[in-house]
Amino acid sequence: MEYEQLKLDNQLCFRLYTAARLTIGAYHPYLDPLGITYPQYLVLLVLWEQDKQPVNDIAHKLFLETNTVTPLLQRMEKSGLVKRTKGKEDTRQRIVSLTKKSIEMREQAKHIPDCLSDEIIRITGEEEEFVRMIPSLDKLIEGLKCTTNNK
Amino acid sequence: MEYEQLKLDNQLCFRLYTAARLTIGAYHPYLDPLGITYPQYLVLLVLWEQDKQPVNDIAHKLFLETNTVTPLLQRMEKSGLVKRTKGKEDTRQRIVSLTKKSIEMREQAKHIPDCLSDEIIRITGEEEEFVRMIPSLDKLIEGLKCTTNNK
DNA sequence: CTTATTTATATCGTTCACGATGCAAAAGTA
DNA sequence: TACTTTTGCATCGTGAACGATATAAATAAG
Repeated sequence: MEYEQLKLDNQLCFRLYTAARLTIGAYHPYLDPLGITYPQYLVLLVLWEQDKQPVNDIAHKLFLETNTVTPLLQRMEKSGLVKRTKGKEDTRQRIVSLTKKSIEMREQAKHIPDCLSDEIIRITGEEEEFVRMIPSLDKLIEGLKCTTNNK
Repeated sequence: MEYEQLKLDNQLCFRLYTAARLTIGAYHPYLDPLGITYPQYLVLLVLWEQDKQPVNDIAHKLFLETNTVTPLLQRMEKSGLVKRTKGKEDTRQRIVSLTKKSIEMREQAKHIPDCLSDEIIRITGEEEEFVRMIPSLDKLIEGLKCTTNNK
């Protein structure tokens, strides 16, 4: 049993990675009709909460690097989901704002979280269990966020 | 509060997605010296458990599509981590096997799971909490696995 | 007021992840 | 046996993620 820990079954990270991918997959039936991807949906969630934010703020809220978010926003601009304007006080900043299209999309997206909850209940028979994971995941994220930054 | 559910704070999937990315990031200090990526590490975990498997078996165990795994294996072959030989009974199959390099690497990788456990404990102060998430994640994965396939 | 440093984005290269499609071998069917 | 379907893998195109690097503007230091 020298290599017992190396078994796939014992890996937390593998499960997080797989659960995340498969859960994102479960969003497809709802996001495809809107013509957006899951990361684009996340950007919209951020902007729907507060419009007109610089790239950095969006990246921070999503725990992503700006070099991931910038091309993401460029694609979203190309498909008419956001506008990117130069900042007025700080001209280095790019202020990202919603468009008519993405403002209207909010109405269609409103029901998605509930659909996903129902989906999880339908599939696993329960939801409480996963809601209870949230504080633990937040703790993990909070801890790891700093480590990566300190590198 | 019409759009309350659309708040980022209320999304389980976003947390899974973030936790997975950040946890994979925590593997970097251990995988970089070995010259492998996290998905490549997962492939090695599978092969270390059982050598000489067809592409499909590896893909299934990792819940990945073969069109993700094939290029992954091609890169691993290029860097000398695996061999890919034609199957004998079924010539459509590609049997993936370990090389001297990847067999030796197992010894260096042996301690990685414990290092990661220690890391999580160091950062969050606890581990029990995350070990307890494993059955829930498995339940979620098991449920979603079928949905994606039925599509 | 220069010069140095930091900050906000952007660009580039590599590696996934996956839908769509292609292709040849295997299996099933007429 | 000839034909159809399925299966195993590969290829292609697109969209992330992210390390490394670049660039210009803002800020700090001298």
